[in-house]
Amino acid sequence: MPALDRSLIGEIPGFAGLSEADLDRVLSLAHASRFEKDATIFAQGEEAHSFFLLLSGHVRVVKTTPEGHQVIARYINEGELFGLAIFLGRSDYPADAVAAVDCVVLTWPNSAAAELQKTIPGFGGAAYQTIGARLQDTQSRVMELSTQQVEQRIAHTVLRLVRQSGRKVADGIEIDFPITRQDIAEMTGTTLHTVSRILSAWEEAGLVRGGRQKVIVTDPHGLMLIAEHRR
Amino acid sequence: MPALDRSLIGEIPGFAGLSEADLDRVLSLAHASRFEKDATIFAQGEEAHSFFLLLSGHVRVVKTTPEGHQVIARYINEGELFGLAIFLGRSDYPADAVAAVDCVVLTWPNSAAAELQKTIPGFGGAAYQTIGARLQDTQSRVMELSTQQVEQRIAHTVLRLVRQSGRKVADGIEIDFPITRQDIAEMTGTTLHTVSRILSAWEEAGLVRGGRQKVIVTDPHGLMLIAEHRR
DNA sequence: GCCATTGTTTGCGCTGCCGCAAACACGCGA
DNA sequence: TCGCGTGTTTGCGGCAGCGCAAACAATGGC
Repeated sequence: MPALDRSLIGEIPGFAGLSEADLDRVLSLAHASRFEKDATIFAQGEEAHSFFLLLSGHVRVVKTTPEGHQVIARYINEGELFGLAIFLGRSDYPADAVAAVDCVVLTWPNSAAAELQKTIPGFGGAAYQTIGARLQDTQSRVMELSTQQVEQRIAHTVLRLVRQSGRKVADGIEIDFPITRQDIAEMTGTTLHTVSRILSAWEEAGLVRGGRQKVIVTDPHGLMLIAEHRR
Repeated sequence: MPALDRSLIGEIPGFAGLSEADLDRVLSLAHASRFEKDATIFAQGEEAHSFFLLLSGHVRVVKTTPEGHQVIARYINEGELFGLAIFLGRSDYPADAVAAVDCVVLTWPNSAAAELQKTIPGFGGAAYQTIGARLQDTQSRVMELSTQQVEQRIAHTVLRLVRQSGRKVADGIEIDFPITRQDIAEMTGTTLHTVSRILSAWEEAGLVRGGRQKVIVTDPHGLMLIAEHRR
């Protein structure tokens, strides 16, 4: 395998502080791979042998209940760590990770985790920082689900996606990976039908433009008013 | 201040592996204090100067939305760390922590965190283990809120409370701290009224016995059937 | 022992959202 | 270019759970 280039991770928060020697060391234990759209990177319940860093693309993390309901735990953006089961003290992955578009992923075997944490001070920190941020995200989501109506939750979710993964287009900001109404429903605890109805209403009101697996926000401020329930 | 005894924390998971010298070192940086029922240990938004270990009692962690809705994030049991804002890289507490009963709490200033992590290998691990466990809990809660009906969510919540903080009594298992219908509502994303109605129905069916700020589960198995929606 | 406070129960009407069903549109592969 | 699969829209009816309101019960302070 050819050596991986430092530029792959040199600018990623959490790795940015490392020396060149440390970067090389981190990379020497990893290997890079491609996953095409809809490929499964790891599956819920599978033995957690590795952890990952998303170099490019977008990954959907999905949990399935015993009854077969799917819930999207989050989308992973470029530069984020994921599949951190080992750092949670788990031996299996608690969710599926599926490539939302073609992806490039850096993979470390769990055995590298112990070593990297020991020899490179900032490394474990990066992982735990990620987990901490996710705990806070997840807690916000509990609060939304507990106190807000469906329309507000969808507004918050769309705004968050646009903020984290938005791409400027002619008449607004587009979520830069394909996302279905069903996906949005699984992020907000509602149904495909309700999402569709609400997006249609927003389109009517000139807040967004829809499309097949596509959402373009044309009036972010208007959406914020809905998110805060001040329409 | 008198030296704290090793027996305070010697048997707590996360500290159990430490040597006597390490235990003494951990304790030398801490101080113990009492909080009486309903006292605030720290408040949402307040600067996070310390982190905590609950030695005895029960603590309610409550988040308040900008609109004033309260959501109970969790109850802390004896032996658990809490107020770990520093480990999440936060400078303020994201929630209120309120003594649900009279409590004894061990407190470390944040400055101790950096030092303890450096000098005592297992210490940081205990904190991150706690955060990881909470991330998983919180994610389960998102799934419950997203896919289950109110009655199932209440059943799961009551069963969890009984499992984590249950005390055997004559005719069942009682949650061993005072908890109101309102509290249960704030844990399950519903209203006081709906909780009351459902508990009344369960009492009618012989599954639980209620009381002021009290819940006794008399038929855990029956409750499990409801939690799984197989009544 | 009385009263004020805090918590609980219950009835009633309403509505936000779901569930089902059917038609429709886009885009890919052959 | 056509056809099929996958995603989207929309109508309609139903109901779980909320909001409001009012009465009731337990507890603790004085």
